[in-house]
Amino acid sequence: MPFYSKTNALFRSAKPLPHAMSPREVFLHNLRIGSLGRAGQLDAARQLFDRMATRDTVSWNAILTAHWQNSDLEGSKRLFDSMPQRNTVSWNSIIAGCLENGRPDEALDYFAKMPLRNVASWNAIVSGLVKLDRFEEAERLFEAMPVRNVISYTAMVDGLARKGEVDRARDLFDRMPKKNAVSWAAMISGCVENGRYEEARYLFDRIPEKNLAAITAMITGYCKEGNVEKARGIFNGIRHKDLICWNAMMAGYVHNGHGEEALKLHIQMQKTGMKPDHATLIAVVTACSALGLLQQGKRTHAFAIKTKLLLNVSLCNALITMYSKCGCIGDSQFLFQNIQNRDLVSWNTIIAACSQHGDYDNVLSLFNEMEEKGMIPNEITFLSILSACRHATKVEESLNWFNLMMSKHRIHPRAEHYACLVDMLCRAGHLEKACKYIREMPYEAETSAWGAVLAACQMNSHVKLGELVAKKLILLDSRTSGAYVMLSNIYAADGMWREVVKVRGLMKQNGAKKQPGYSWIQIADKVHLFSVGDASHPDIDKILSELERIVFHMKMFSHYANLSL
DNA sequence: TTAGGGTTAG
Repeated sequence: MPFYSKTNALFRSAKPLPHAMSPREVFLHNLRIGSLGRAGQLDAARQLFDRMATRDTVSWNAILTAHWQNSDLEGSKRLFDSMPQRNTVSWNSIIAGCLENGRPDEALDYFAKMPLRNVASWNAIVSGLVKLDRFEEAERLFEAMPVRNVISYTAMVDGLARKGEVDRARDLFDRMPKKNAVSWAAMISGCVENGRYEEARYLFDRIPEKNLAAITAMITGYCKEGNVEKARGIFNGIRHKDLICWNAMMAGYVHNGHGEEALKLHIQMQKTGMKPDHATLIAVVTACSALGLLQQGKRTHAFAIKTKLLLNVSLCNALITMYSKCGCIGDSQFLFQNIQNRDLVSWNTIIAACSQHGDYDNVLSLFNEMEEKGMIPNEITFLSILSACRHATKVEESLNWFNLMMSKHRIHPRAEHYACLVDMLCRAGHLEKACKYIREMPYEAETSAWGAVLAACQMNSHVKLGELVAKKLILLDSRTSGAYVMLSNIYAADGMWREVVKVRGLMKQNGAKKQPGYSWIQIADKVHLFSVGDASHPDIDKILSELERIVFHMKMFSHYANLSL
């Protein structure tokens, strides 16, 4: 393009810049500073700014913005203080910078001090507060706005939907004086985020002009509903695909357990010449976690270092999970230690990883460390801690954590917390206590909680309780085989063969089938898949003899372990 | 200079 080739020639020049720059030259430099800032090249932007002999307010605004866009808010603030002249754009930029870097109070401070506000100033503060979950303040400012435009309304529609108030969002959307493509996309996305897929479809069919944002929201909607085929159909119909819709489709595959499809799509995307961003790599890494593809996960990690995408915390978090799921907990810990700007998810991720590896002591010290650093744990943190207690059979501790979560942190336990606790109590043989918690929980006990009790009944040969629980489970879900199988095992262990036959018959009658279990392992870029009773692997004899050897050693080990008790 | 689609933890 002629414009860029011309400007590139100007910027490549090693010659010192003239003492007085023409307005056109200043204009081109300002543009360049802006694009360098957006491309993550703060140093280059700064060099260019420093070399400019003539600067106008736009130049100052451009470099100020470049600093906060590259996480240097303090640098932006210093520039703001030293600017020879400020206009409304300068104020708007520093406010946006504070909001983007998660400092809403500072943004509000600047907003209060600014001499002249335009509609963009109001919109920036309203939408920024919405994004940082300070909805009430955003709403108050929205009400106080002297003038509102389509952007103000769209920001509020988004805010209401984020808060889960879809009806109010829809009401505001319907009452908007003017709608554009962005407003429609925001409303559809709001429906999708809150699981209102029918409404999303209804709106999507009524958009005056379909745009890629709305189409992408629909792709995500179908994926969340579990209908990846339909999503793929829409995706295939997009003529000019952008990075975000590729990312949405890949993430959709990953969340529905089709990691391989996601990776295939990633290869297709690469072939089109589209450059991946952090969200692309998150999808790839999450697919690797699910499939146990350590080598590909490592390659993606290396690529992220090379392209500086590893600066993204979410990607680091995804990699921590990948290493942990692939058995490399040491790599997870190393990565975690080296994250500069850890967020709550990072802490939850590493705690979950240690929990899954049975390292209760590390979970404990990580929790203490996170509290010391002022990080507030949430319900997921406690779920991981309870899960760690379960793995280590720490009965007393888990009850303490459960109480602490409610009393100190004011977190209401969810069904999953109860399920975890119940499962542990059952495994430890405290059946009565487990049933007490199930009765106490304010939810209809989920299959997982009752399933835990039934498994414990099987282990401890509790026929009466087992019968009761199995009946409940079959009532909740008659087509899953677990309850039938466990109940028939309980009967069998007690020699109640007539009952065994009855249960098996009932299972057949209700059409309950067992989902075959699979496991797989990656060796030198090849994935080997196994299912129960599967003898199709070319090296099956070697595999079986190795298994026998391992089982023999395990038995020996447990024999000696028992002797030492 | 302001609004929208994808992004990690159980």
